[in-house]
Amino acid sequence: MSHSAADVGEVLEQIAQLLELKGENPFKIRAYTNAARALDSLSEPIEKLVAEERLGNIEGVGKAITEKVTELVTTGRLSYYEELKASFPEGIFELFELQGLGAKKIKALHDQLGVSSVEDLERVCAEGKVAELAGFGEKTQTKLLKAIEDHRKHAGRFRINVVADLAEELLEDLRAHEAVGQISEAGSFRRRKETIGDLDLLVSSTRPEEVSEFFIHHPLVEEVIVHGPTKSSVRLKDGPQCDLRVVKPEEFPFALVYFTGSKEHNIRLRSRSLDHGWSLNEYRFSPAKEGSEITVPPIHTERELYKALGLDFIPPELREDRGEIAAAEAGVLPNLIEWSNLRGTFHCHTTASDGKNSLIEMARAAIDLGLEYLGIADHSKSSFQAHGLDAERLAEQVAEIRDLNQTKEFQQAGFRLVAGTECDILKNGELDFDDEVLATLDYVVASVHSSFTMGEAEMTARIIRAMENPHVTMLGHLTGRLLLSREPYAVNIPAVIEVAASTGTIIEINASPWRLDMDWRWWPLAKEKGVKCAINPDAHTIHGLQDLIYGIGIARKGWLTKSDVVNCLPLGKIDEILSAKKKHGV
DNA sequence: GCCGTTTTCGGCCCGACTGTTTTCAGTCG
Repeated sequence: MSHSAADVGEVLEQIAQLLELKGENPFKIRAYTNAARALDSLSEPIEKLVAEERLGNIEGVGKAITEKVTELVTTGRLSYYEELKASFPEGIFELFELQGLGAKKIKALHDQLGVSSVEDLERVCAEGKVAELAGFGEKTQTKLLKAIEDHRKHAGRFRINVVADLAEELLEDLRAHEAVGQISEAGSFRRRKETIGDLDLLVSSTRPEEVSEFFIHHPLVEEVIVHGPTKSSVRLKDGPQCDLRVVKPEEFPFALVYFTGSKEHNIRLRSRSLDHGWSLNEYRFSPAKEGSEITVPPIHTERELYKALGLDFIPPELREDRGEIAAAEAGVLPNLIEWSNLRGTFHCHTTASDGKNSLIEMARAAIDLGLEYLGIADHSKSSFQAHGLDAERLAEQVAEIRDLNQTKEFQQAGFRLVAGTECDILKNGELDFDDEVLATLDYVVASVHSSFTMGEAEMTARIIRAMENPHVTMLGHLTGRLLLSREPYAVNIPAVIEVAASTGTIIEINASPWRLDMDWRWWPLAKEKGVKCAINPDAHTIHGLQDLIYGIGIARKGWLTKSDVVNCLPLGKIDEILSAKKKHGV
């Protein structure tokens, strides 16, 4: 039995919860939580780290956790974990997901009422037994029932497009309020994580009560969870929770850094601050030692705050504690790609397969977005569920594209459609079209759309075989994941990256908020190996082209610059990069 | 349990809000 780093992280996370239930030392508990996070963001396979005895090099992983992870990865089991788990029922873990319920209360409910699952809890709440426990009351009982209902309804996380739309409206309305000074999104949304737990907003004001009051009465607010003068939490209409913090104007840059996170990034900033003799919190710098003569620097912006700590400004997307602080100190942070660098894109669909708009409609939408070229990549024939094209229909589409490119409209706009296909990678790694057909196209996106359940070795070999075809320009949505909906299929990503580098195959960032695949955590490795990126919207409608913005966010999280991303090249340079594999061989 | 140019012991972030208390514990971020 093999364990991915995510599985191992999950086990460590559960150990932390079990230790909490046992009332263990909080710092020991945090050590397990920290280690779980560290393993979640590895850039190489955990088996490799274990085999090469390099786990101990990871910060937050020491002797004890190294031993436990090694046992888990090599034997598929961990006796320490199993013994801990034996003292509590399996359903206990789900209770931790309920809002307002933590280890202390779970333990009381378990010990005194025998609660061992969400269903048990629902029953004892309904029976009124919870309100009778010491430290509990009527309100807690009612809140728990509500938390159970919410848990079932929302399951916690949201795709970024949902949150982005809500954020835009809330920010606009808050900005218009006269008591609002500075305002920003914060949290994981500002860091452009692939999914968002809740939306954090930050405002500066000298009249916080007015702003908080305005916020909780906003039409998008469905329910108020907590409400104080400086901190309010609400549930928004489309599901996510939204937290608003109101701070004084002079506190704003500190609060913005603090609430943008990540938590790990902040901890590093604080310890760095202590090196200067300053204590850093969400409001200010202050002398670290009581009665110290040390003075703290005046700060008006985030940039000044980083500068005071001897760091270049770190863009929010990079604040994940993945080396950004060392890079900022050394002055070698990458100049991240921006929307304005984009000159075109690839991988869009039309009514020929499963898209909702025609070639010309898609082209005009791209022109309106200011793009110089748009790659069309409709599905190939094996994707019959998506009305995939056979060789004949593909040839017709290519002819239509070539004709459109000759029109006055396109010529005057300096715009070109680029003819391609999203060609299925068949089960054995062969492609859905013959090489003669592929040779008639400007480029080829190769993607897996079937047999998702094959083993990792077989899937990896399948994809690598496709990349070895000189006609395959780029790899579509590498893992096939649908965020919050379908797990990625098993594939050895470092091995794929290696072959992408050796064959000159471009890898896509699929910018659809359902995919955001290849994941941002792998891009620094890909970039180091020299692999180029294409940011593709996988648009099925003209509106879908705007998903490119989410792809930009992921590219930035992956430390990519405009020179790493092929669609930052101007129209005149496109044919060269798209035909490089064919020309120079694999 | 982790960590270290305050280094092998003794720290480890801490403030806001809620509910149940009557001065504070639990939860969250």
